[in-house]
Amino acid sequence: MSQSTGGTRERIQAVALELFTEQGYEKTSLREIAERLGVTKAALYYHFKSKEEIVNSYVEDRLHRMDELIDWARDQPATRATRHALVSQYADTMFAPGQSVVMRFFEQNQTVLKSLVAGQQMRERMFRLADAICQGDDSPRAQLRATLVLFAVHSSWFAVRTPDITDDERKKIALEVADELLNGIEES
Amino acid sequence: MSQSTGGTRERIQAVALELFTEQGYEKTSLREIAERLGVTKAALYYHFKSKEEIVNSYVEDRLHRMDELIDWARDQPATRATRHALVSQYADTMFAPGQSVVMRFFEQNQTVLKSLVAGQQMRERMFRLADAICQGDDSPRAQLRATLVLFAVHSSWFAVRTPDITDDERKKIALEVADELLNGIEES
DNA sequence: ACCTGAACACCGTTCAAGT
DNA sequence: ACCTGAACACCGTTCAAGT
Repeated sequence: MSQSTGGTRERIQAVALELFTEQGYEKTSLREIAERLGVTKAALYYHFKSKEEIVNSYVEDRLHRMDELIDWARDQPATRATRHALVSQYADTMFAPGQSVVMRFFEQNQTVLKSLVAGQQMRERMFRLADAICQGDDSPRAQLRATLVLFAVHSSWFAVRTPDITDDERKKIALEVADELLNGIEES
Repeated sequence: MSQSTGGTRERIQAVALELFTEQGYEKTSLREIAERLGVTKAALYYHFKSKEEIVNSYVEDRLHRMDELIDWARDQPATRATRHALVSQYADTMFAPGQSVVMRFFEQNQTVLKSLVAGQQMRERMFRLADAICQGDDSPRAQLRATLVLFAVHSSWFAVRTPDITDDERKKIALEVADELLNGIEES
């Protein structure tokens, strides 16, 4: 039983992601995940060291894409154009096909993530990205604006409640509002 | 033992708020709370129907203050001045003395709150407030902007990392950035 | 290599019982 | 009215054991 080409690890990731997003991380028990897979709770521990490790497995490639962005930004001049490119790139990785599922998981589980290692790493990257965005203007105003730029990309997923809107349209709107915020940051 | 003028209920609220903020709602056990109070786990159930009910007790007056704001806004013209007053009032209740502890609890526990009744109510009020803010301009762009206005007030607590900044300064910066966003919303 | 069965300490909740 | 003691089903995790 339970078709699909082996890959129990991958099947655990998929089922867990779905349940974590639907019901939240804490409210989803390993028993539930195991039952859906027709497997024992203990079996999960062969593939993952802990419940938290399942979450970490989603975050890894996301983290290193953010690292790449941060590194790239460091070598660029602190201009409007750089900031625009940075945010645009960030939105691209956030709205990449296949990533939208993970996106909704993050939106649903921000707080739990704070206590998990993966969440702290994501949080740290967000601060560094924000710092990269307001490079050359370290006023509190610029810090807040830079943070809201990232939020604009994130929150377009739920804040825009227009029915039948496509992901591309969400992204476009997010970038427009983000750009306005960027214009308030001084060039150095 | 355990001084203070009786009021076990109030002492539970205080200790729980502290622990929930420090360690998060899910990671704080009722045993921990009970031990700090020199009381039994079961005793908590005399004062609160459940763990969730403790959280609800923080949210109640906050909810009705938001309701008042929403009701007030409904009867006002959809002008820049109304929107400014609305956000300014909202920031006042958010930064009210004594509320900053509750504020940090919310910041720390957004996600858990989503699955709790109290959280869903707060979420619903936030959407309604956002709708009130972009009254007269129901474009997706305006919706996103209005949501970010509320986030500006909330996130000034952690996004601004300037050392030794006062709560009043945070509030001032939040309102400045919020006002810029408001200016992008059309008057009807 | 991959999984099971059974046990571990802990969790939120209930309830009869005590004062 | 206010609290205790003991039990309940459930949780994440471990580990010896099976194939």
